[in-house]
Amino acid sequence: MRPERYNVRECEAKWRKAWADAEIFKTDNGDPRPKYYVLEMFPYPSGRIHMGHVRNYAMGDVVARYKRARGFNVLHPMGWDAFGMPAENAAMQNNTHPRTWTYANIDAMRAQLKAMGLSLDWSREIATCDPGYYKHQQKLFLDFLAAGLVARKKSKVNWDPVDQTVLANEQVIDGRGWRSGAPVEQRELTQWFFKITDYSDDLLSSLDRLDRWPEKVRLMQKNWIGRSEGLSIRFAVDPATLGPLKGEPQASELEVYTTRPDTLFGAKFMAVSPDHPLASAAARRDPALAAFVEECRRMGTSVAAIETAEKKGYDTGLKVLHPFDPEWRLPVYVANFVLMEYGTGAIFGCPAHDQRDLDFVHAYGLGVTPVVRPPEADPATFVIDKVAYDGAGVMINSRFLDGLTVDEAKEEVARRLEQMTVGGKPQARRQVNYKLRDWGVSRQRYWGCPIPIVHCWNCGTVPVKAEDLPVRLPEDVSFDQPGNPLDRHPTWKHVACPKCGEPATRETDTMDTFVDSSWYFVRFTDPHNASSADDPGIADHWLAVDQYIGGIEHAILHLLYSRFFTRAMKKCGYLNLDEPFAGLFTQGMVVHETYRGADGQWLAPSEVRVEAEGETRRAFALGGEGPVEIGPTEKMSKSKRNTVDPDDIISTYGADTARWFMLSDSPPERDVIWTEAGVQGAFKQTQRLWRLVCQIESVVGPDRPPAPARYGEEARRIRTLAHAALARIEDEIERLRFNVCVAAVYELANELSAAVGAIGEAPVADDLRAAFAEAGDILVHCFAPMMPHLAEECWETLGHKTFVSQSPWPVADRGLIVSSDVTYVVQVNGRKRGELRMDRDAAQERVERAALALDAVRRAMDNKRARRVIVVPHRIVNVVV
RNA sequence: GCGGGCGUGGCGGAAUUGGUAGACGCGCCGGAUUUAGGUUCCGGUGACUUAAAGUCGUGGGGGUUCAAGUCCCUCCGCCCGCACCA
Repeated sequence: MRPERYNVRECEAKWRKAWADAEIFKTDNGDPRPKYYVLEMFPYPSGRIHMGHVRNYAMGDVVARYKRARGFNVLHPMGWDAFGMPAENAAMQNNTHPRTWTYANIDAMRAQLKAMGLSLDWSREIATCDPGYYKHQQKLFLDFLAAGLVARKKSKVNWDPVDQTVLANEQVIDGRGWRSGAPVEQRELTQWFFKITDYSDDLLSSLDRLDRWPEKVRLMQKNWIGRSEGLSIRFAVDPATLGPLKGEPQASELEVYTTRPDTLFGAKFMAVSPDHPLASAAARRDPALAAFVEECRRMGTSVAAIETAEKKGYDTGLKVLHPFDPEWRLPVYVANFVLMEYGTGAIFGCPAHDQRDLDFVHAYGLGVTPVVRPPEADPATFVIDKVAYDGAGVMINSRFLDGLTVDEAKEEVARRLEQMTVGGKPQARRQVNYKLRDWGVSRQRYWGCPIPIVHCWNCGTVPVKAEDLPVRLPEDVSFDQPGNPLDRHPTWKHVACPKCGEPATRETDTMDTFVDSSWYFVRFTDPHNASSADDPGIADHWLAVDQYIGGIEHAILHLLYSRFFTRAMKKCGYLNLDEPFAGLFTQGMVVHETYRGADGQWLAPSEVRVEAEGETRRAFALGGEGPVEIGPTEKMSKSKRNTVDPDDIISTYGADTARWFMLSDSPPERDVIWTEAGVQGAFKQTQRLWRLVCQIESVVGPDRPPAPARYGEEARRIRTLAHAALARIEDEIERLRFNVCVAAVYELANELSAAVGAIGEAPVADDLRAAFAEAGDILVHCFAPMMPHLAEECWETLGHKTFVSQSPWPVADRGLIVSSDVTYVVQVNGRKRGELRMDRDAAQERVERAALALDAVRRAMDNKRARRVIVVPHRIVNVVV
C-alpha cells in the first residue's frame, strides 16, 4: 500500500490546537512528582523571532518534553525582556509609544513561537515592562537598599553619547557602547550602584561548584572577577622634595598595591595615575603637569589606542624612601598607564619583571636591575633587555632576599613590612584585590523600571513607601528631543516627600534592563506573587533552574548579575539558595553564506539562486543580471542580509522540519550552517519517518497482539534494535547531544525500514507483529521531543488514543541489548586482520585459540610465534609477534 | 600580550572515553520506477595499487603503549574571550 503524504500544515495546526485545548503543558505547583525547571533565555521583543531563537527554543523544548516523559513535573515558561532602548528609538522614528511598539512586537513574536509547537506553559508568561512585574523589582531595589546592597555614589562613569545614557563596565565592549557602538566617554555622575563587589569572593569561589556549567563560561567569569593577592605598601615621601606641596595631606605618603613585593629591590620609580589625588594636587601648582594629565584623559580606551599608546610619564620631582634603605630614593612620576580604578591608583615600577615598567624606564633612562633569575639562566650572562621576565626563579641583587624563591621572598617582604611602621601605622598589609566593580544601574532613559526613590531637600534620598509601589511610568511622554523624557515631564517627578511631606522630586533615572533579567526566572515560579511573603517556598521549590540554555554572549553580563541577584535575594529573605542555574548550556549561532551583487550590495538568500556544477557553486540574482559573489559564512545579521525568516521556513516545511534541522547538523554548542539543502533534507526525513510508521502500522494491523511469552529470532532482533536506540537516545538527550540523537533516530529508522521491507505478502506471525508494534512506539517516542507534531500524528496512526506528549517514556530494556554472543576484532601487531564471533562468556583461552586459528591471522603472523596475546573481554584480541 | 578552544573524507560531523576510524546526514556516481522533471526505492562513495590481497590515512614531527583521532612533548594553522588590572 502507498501511504498518504504527511500533511504538515493541517497536522501541525491540529495538534497544537489539541494540546492547547487540553492544557497539557500547564504546570501545577502542587504536583507531587519531582520537579524539573528548563529555561531558555527569554527574548527581547524586537519584532520577529530569528533562527537563533528557533535553535535555542528547539533545544529547550527537547529537554522539557523528554523530562516530562520521564515523569518529572516540568516548568518550562516563556516571557519577554521588554524594556530597552529600541522601543524608544522606534518611538522617536515612528511617533508611537514605546509600550505600543513593544506589545505589538510581543504579540507578533508570541504567535511565531506558538507556531513552533513549543511545550510552554503560556499561563505564566511575563513581560518585564508590566507594572505587575516591575513593582516587585522596585520592592527588591528597596529591600536591597535596606540591606546595604545598594549605594549612591559619585563616580566616573561610562557615558554613551549616542544612547545618552550611562553604561555598566560589563556593557562597554572594546571602548564602545554594547548597543550603540559609539565610543564611550568618561563622565562624573551620581549613580545608583548594586554592591556586587560584596560578593566578589563568593561569586568566584562558587564557580568551582557549578560543575554543570561550561568551563569556558566559568573561566570568563573568573577572569572578569579578577582576584589577586598582594600587598598594600605605604611609602614615606621625602619631605625635602615636597616643595610647594608641603602641608598637602595627600602628599606625605604614597600607598601602592603590588602582587610582586619580592621585586622591591628592583624598583626604579613610583608612578601614580593621572586621576590620583597626588597628581591632582601637584597639577594645581604645575601647569605643565596639568596639561599632561589632560592629555592622558583624552587618550582613547579602544584596543588600538591602548596597543599603540606609548608609556609616558611626568616627573613630579617628589621622591619616596625605599622601605629597606633610608638612603634610597625613588622618583615619583604621573604615568599614563596607571589606572585609578584598580588597587590604589599607584604602583612601584620594577622594570626587570614587568613589561610596562620596562618600556617606561627605556623611555626615561631609569635603568634596570634584575632581581629574579630564571632557573635555567646562566648567572654570568643573564640580563634583561627588551623583554621583562615574570616567571619563577631565585632572588638576586636583593640583599636579605638573595637565594630565596619568588614565593619565599614575597612572604619575607610581607612579614617585614607588616612589622615596620610609617606615620605610626604598619607599613604594609596583605590585601586581596578584584577587577570586578560595583554595578551601576542608573540609566537616563524612559523605557525602564523607575527607581523608587524620592529626593527631598530636607530628608535626602527617601525610599518610596512599599504600599505606594509600583512607581508607574507616565504614559504622556514625548520623544521629540534627546535626553530623558522623565526628567522633562511636567508633573510626574513632583511628589510629596514620603517622610516629611514637603515638596520633593522623584528619581528620574530608570534601572538598567539587565536588572529586569536578573530575577525573571524567580518570577516564573509563581505567576501570582514573587515575594516570599505570601507563598514562601515556591521559588525555593522550583529553583535552581535545572537546565538553562542560551547564547555565550551572556557569559558575563546576565549570568553574573543573576548570580549576584540570587545572593542578594537570599540575604533579603526571598530565596534560600545561592546559585540560580544548576546547569547551563551555551548554544552556537546560526550562520549562513553571504551574497554580494556586482554593485557591492548585500543580497538576501531569498533573492539569490545558487547552482552547483560538480564541486563549484555559483550564485545568480533572481530577476537581475550579473554575477553574485558567494561570501563567507557568517552569523545571520540584518546588515549582511544573510537571514532566513523562521515564518517562511515554518509555512513551507513546517515547525518540525525547522526544529529537526536546527538540531541535526552540528553539535549544539557549535555554529550551525543554515542551508536550503539541509532544510529540504530534514523535510524529506519527516516524510520518510511518516511512511515508515504507516508501513509498521500496516504490518501490525488494527488489533495489537499481546506481548508473547517467547519471541522468534527476527522479532528479538527488532526488539534489540529498538531498545538499543532508545537507550542511546536517552543518554544523548541527557548530554544534550541532539545531533547524535538525530543520527540514532535515522539509524533505527533505516533498520526498521529494511526489516519492514523484508516482510513479504504472507501473514505476519504474532510475535513479530508485537515486536514491530513495540518498535514503532519506541521510534515515535525517540523523535517526539524533537518533532512533536509528526510524533502525535504517528502515535495516533499506531492506534493510540493518548497524546504522545503526555505518554511516559518507554523503559529501555538494557538487558535485551546485551546479546549472547559478541564480535571480537582480531589484530596482529595492532592491525585488524579479522573478526571473531564468540559466546559472551567464552573463556579467554578459547577466544585466544580461535583467534590464532583464523586464516588471515595465520597469514599475517607469517609462521612466527605469538610472543604475546592480549584479550580484552568482549572487544579485541591483539596478537603480538 | 594573557587565558581558552579547535584541527577527522568533497561538506556537516560520529567514534562505546586508550580497543574495528569515517556512524548518521548532505553532496556526488550508477541503477530501477516515471513521458519528462521532481518524488520514491536499490547499490556505491577516504586515498592509492585498475581485481584479488594489501598499503597509506584523523594539521606536521617526535614519544608512551600490545594498541593512539583519543595520553605526553613540540611545531604549524584557525577561532573565541580579556585588555596597560601592577
